[in-house]
Amino acid sequence: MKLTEAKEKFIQAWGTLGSSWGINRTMAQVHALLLIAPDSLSAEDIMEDLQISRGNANQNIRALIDWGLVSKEFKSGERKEFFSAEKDIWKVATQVMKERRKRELEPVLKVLAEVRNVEGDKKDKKIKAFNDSIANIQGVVSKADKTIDALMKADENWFVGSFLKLLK
Amino acid sequence: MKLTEAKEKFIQAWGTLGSSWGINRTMAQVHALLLIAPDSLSAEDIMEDLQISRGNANQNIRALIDWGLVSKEFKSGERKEFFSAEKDIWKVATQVMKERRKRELEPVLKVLAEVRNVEGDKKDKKIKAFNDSIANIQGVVSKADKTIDALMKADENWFVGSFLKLLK
DNA sequence: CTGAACTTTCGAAAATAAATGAAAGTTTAT
DNA sequence: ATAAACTTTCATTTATTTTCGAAAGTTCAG
Repeated sequence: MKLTEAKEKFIQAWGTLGSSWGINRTMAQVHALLLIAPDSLSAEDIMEDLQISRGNANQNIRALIDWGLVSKEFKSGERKEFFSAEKDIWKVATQVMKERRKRELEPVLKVLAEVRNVEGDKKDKKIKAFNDSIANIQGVVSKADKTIDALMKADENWFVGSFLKLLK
Repeated sequence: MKLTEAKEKFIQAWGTLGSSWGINRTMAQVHALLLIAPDSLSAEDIMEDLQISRGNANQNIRALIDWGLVSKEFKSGERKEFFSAEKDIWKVATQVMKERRKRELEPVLKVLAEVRNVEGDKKDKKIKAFNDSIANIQGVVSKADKTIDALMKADENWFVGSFLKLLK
């Protein structure tokens, strides 16, 4: 397979994966492009390679920076900004988990705490079913939250090594 | 807080969580409703509670069944179908992981294997950067795949207990 | 077999999200 | 100070996703 074809395939696949994870397709494609780029790219390079508009490129690049997955670079003699992605996928994964934990898990935990105990007869079937469900969900969600927190502090080798060994 | 209000809040929160995870809002809301319902509900009950149309209810219920999160029940004397959700959230989580692994991770792994080695000079900077990135991504993605596979076989107490202890 | 009680399908409409591109805003060199 | 080189914003357009609801399909009792 030629490099051009392989590159194209990879960018498409990464875009599809991203879009099924709530990250928009273009954002994931820009990320893919930067992941496999040997050097940092300018906004113009990205626009040209992915055939997208300036505004679109700009917004998605900034979203990636916001997620902590891409960083700006300056080249001496150049006025343009250049962008490069974190290449270590393990770091990418933990960074994504960290952001999603903050953006998604925390609000849910907050609501769960709020609805934790409803007024009324605790023996009432409806109230009991509700309370039991919420307690169970809260337990698992908060454990997931703690696990992600812990995972972020662990490095890949530690994780893969000891965790997978443990599973045997 | 009254039960009605708490229920409403929880359904909304679960819907929001779902929609940022590629599961559509209504599907997640139907799931939330079934999670906290003391008894199984009919399509009509769901339509009425969430104020959605028959077609919409039907499609989302079937999607939930397809994901293995909801099951049909028959009540003697009733012709209607009733639906109930798996209440153990840990099982829900592993079920979702299992489905997503199949639907999303596997296709990406397939593409990664395909683009694994491109033609041409292995010393070429572009080719080298591409191959290195792909190798790294493939490593992490396939480890994630194996981890999810292992996780699915572990039960909650085992996982949370020994894993969290290990992290300290 | 027939009709009532339900469930499923599917094209069209509505809602939502993403992309465009021109205009406005910044920064820097001279 | 100003003009060139870039970056950012945002109203519009375009594409995608979701919902609706009527029609078709199914099942079952009588």
